Amino acid sequence: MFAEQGFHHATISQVAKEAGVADGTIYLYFKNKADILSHFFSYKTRLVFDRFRGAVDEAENAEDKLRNLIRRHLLEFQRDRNMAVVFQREALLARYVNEEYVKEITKMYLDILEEIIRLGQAEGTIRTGMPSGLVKRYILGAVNEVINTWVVTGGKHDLVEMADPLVALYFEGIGSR
Amino acid sequence: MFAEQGFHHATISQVAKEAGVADGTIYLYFKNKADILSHFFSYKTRLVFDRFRGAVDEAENAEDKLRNLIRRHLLEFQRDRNMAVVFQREALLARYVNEEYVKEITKMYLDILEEIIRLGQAEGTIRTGMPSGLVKRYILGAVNEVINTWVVTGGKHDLVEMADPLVALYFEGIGSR
DNA sequence: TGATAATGAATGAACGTTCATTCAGTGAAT
DNA sequence: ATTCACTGAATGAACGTTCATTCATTATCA
Repeated sequence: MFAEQGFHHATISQVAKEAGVADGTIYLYFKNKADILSHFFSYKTRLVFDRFRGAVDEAENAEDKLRNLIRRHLLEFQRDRNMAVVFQREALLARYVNEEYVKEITKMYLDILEEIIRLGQAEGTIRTGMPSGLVKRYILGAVNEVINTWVVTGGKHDLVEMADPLVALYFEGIGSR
Repeated sequence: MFAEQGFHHATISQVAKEAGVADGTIYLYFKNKADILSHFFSYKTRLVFDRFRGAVDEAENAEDKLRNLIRRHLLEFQRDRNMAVVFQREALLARYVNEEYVKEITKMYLDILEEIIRLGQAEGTIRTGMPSGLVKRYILGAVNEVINTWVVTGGKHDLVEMADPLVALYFEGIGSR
């Protein structure tokens, strides 16, 4: 319901009906409306991040780790479009989920990226001397934008197949040289 | 008020008080609450896009055009943080502004990027054979992410100085080669 | 039968919107 | 110069709707 209508526009009655329970029953399990979104958010986050971690750990070198991460990221969001919508439009932006928690999540993602970049620099496959904070946003930003486009266009095209060309862009850039 | 409290949480009474008029007066100038946001949005969009256009036209080659665009983009958002907040959190995502209009805006931006990329390819400074839709998202995504971070952290650090390293990343990528 | 869970109608606060009323400013008439 | 009628922008109290939340009642279960 939150994905379809937006958090605010969705009503408890709709949520209850969808869940096949009465309105009041919701309040036996959740403190209030925002609490539903919070729980959904942290539940999904935990689940998905474990898979991100796993995907990264499966690869040996930085480029493969990054490719696995991006593939996983796109795959998980493609698999569960409602989650994608809630993550991209409601949870990470609107103020319905505790802002500190959102910052933590973002940091977790950026920390994985940091780790990959460090490895790549040790390997010699990733340049040194770049502003590392910016590099991480540069990577996360592009993935987010690709997912956003997919969400806005109604999830028509395939998301996962964007992963390889995206990683190629990260590494090669757009310059001819 | 929309930037500070979010569109939904801000009330007409607050807006009216801030404007120094009575609640009812608002309705002599705007159809309804969403209409205020819509007008703000399209007003600012027009203003800012003219400046983007100007910045791009000032440069001769693709790299300079892109750098000018990104600099302008960051500068305009840094100058008017409330606008930045409304653009990044309310207007482009929430359903308070006509979705078609938002798509148009995004397309306008992507079209400018397309033009720059084409020029760069003609010049030989930008590679050919990349998926052009993805390249555009890749660029826009990183800028958005940088702005988002700036918004979330309360607008502490300088935004504009991110432009040059960002453009360098676009062109060079992170790979060492 | 006692305990626990579920129900859904009732409640009331919040807030966008309306509209009868006010009143400063303008110009015509005396 | 003074009065008077008119205008239309501004006002803000009142209205009506929406909806999250509560709780007395009912059902289920061990």
